[in-house]
Amino acid sequence: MYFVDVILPIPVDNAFTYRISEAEYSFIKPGMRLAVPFGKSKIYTSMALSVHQNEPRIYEAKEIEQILDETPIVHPEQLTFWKWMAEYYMCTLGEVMRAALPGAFLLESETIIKRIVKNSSQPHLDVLDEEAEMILQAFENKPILRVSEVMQLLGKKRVLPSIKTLIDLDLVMLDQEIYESYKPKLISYVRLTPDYEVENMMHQALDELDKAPKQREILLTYFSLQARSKKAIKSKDLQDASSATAAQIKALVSKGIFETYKIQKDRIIYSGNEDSKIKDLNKQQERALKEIKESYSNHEVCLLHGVTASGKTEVYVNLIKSYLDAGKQVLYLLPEIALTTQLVSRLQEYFGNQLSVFHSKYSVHERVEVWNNVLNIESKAQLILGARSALFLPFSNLGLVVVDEEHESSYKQYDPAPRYQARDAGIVLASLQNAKVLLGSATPSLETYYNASSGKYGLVTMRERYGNILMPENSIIDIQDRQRKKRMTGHFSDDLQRAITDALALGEQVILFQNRRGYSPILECNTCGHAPQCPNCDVSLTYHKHKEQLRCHYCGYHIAMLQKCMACGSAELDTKGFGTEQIETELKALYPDYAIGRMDSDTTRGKFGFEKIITAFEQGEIDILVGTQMLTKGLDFRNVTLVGILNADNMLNIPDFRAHERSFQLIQQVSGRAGRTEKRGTVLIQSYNPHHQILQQVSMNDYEAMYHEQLEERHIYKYPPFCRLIKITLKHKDFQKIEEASQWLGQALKNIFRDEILGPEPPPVSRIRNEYHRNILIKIPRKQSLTKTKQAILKVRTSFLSISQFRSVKIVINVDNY
DNA sequence: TCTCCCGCTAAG
DNA sequence: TTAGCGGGAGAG
Repeated sequence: MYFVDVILPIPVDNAFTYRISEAEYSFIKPGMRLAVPFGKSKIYTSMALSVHQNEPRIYEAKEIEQILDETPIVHPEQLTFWKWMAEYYMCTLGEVMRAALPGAFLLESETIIKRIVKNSSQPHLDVLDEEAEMILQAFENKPILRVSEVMQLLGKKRVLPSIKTLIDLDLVMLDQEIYESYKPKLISYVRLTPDYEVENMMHQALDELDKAPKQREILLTYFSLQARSKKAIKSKDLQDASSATAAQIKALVSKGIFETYKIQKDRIIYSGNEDSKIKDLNKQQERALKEIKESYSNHEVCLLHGVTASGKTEVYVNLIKSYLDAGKQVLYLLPEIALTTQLVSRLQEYFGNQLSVFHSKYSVHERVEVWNNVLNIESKAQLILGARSALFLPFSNLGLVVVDEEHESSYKQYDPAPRYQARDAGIVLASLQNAKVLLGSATPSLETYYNASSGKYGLVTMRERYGNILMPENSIIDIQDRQRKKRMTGHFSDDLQRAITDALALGEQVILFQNRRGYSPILECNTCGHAPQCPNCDVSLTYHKHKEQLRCHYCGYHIAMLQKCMACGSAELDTKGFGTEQIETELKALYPDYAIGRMDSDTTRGKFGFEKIITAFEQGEIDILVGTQMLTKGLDFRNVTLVGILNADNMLNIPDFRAHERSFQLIQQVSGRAGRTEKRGTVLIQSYNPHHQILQQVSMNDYEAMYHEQLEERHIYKYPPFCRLIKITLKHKDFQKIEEASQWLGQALKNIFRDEILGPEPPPVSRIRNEYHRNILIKIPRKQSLTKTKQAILKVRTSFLSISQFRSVKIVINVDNY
């Protein structure tokens, strides 16, 4: 008796055991996918963990359906990494598997219904109910039906009883349909057979075809296509170009003139001038590179702290090159790849065909190809550029992990599980494969800088901008003062207006930053003060001008813009708060002769929306660009000399222990967009609170001061890096129940961890999609065992879930939730 | 009394 | 995650 333990891509903790034959026992290796039956009628893709001969005691193992791979699609290294992630981030292996494998690897099965046609028996239509009859009638047009189609047909969810009656009457049968959504795309190409490749044979061939003018024409078309480019010629192209039929080409193949062959179509292969010379490093970069390499003799991780525009990328490139030359794989992580087309093309110039980009916006097809190339250590996927999910690629020979813009919060996945921090997980991945890590940022996160200054990581600093360009000049404008003196026009102080006018007059470009997060335009009645709320969530609806709608950002609920107040009927409605849209409108009035662009999640929605705006700005079609934090993403604009921050206060006031750190990073990154050429850039920061220590530190470009002050606060209030955090969120649609449940859980945790528990308390938005939320925060001091803490939490969760009235409460555990 | 809907449970 | 079951609520 032989068995295999598998992971299923579902949030269930344990592995599942299936029965296999002896032959399968010797064939199946960990990391292969198996299709297995699960539940009454479903087939799932599972991942083999191990084979063994221990028969399960308490149940009878089912047999597997099918082995899906010839060879494993992940190495044992990946399985180790998955296990680490499931344990560390407190989720199931199945959830990690779901996140790790490209969708195309997870096949789906669907129950299909087939009509049985028997000559003898006429269906007794009279015994059928109306619904069963409707199903039968649907077979008039279609040979098979899917369960989902039947649901649509009958307009309800519960359709299986009706289907069952039909099965019992032997009128239909059920079957499973398994899709494998990925099939390697094989493209057929044509070429001359070797016999005809020779010059004089060509004439002979043409002579031979004297009596077949169409075939002769095809051959001539082939030559002309060949003359045009050296590339292989697709059968399809030849067919189209000579307006021939597939049969006519086939005739040429049977005559032995052509032969067809197939190439597995690969993702777009980079076709530029390869191996652009890597730029020579300046002194500072040389020194940084040398120091990084030195730090690797006694550190696994090194932080490269280089001010904006100091030329960090060239340092990465040189370091990467040394690992590629040594035959190692390199992973280059980026916060959001869509926002970094500039960087992608730069790296492509340097590394050409060694570079592959892995990104969720790519088709399933392309992702599987990159996956396979990494799996087989192909040279064309030696350097992988990708967002956080690229961590899961089947590396086996990793030499270096680069985490660019290390401080970016989008490295953390919030939903769904696994809620992992890609930077931290990258460090673990690297250590599992004996690889080195380079973290890069102009504004490192506090934890990283702490680790670097305490000697856990290496630390290399670049203080000068490339080409000795000066850091921009920062000044803070007190808008409260300007308001008092009536020197504000809308949201613009006279200083900012003057600076914009001057820059525009010189033909320079301007970037204006408005952080709209947590501060959206809200509609309010001037008479009674009522603001329309979302019926499903605990938030006010926000006003979207371009659609004339009121929308909820949490659940997507929207209504048409109101003409009258819902509460008192007054027509005097006003919008409070301001977003990029409003700034844009004001700008148009102030600078009617200039082109104004806006970049936020509304205007960059389409596939190339982002690129379109960037390109327009780069080419000078836009004079003033207004945007949200998207603007901070390492973009390099030559002609920008002025950056304006319209209101620095709203980000400082977000209730989060990282608000100050984040604000510093954000402002510093946006101001880094100013003055990247010889002319010194200017940054104007408008604030009601100009003496705020963060603004002072930003204006002095003093990261160290910010670091020390923030670190002190973290120490006092016990936040990372001095302790770890685990956040538990409870969700339920019954208010009473969530109160009781969260109190119970909070108390149970307090009994173990004492005053290291914060909460339970409702989050700022305490109801989303009709579910109430409660948060409990657990602070774990550095010297407390993390493993034991997690075990204790899991134990409390188990006893919580054993209370029947709480069982319906959803619990989300988020480790390192910041 | 029948039907629908909801929540719970177990899945190998 | 999801099918299937049992129980409770509303319709006839």
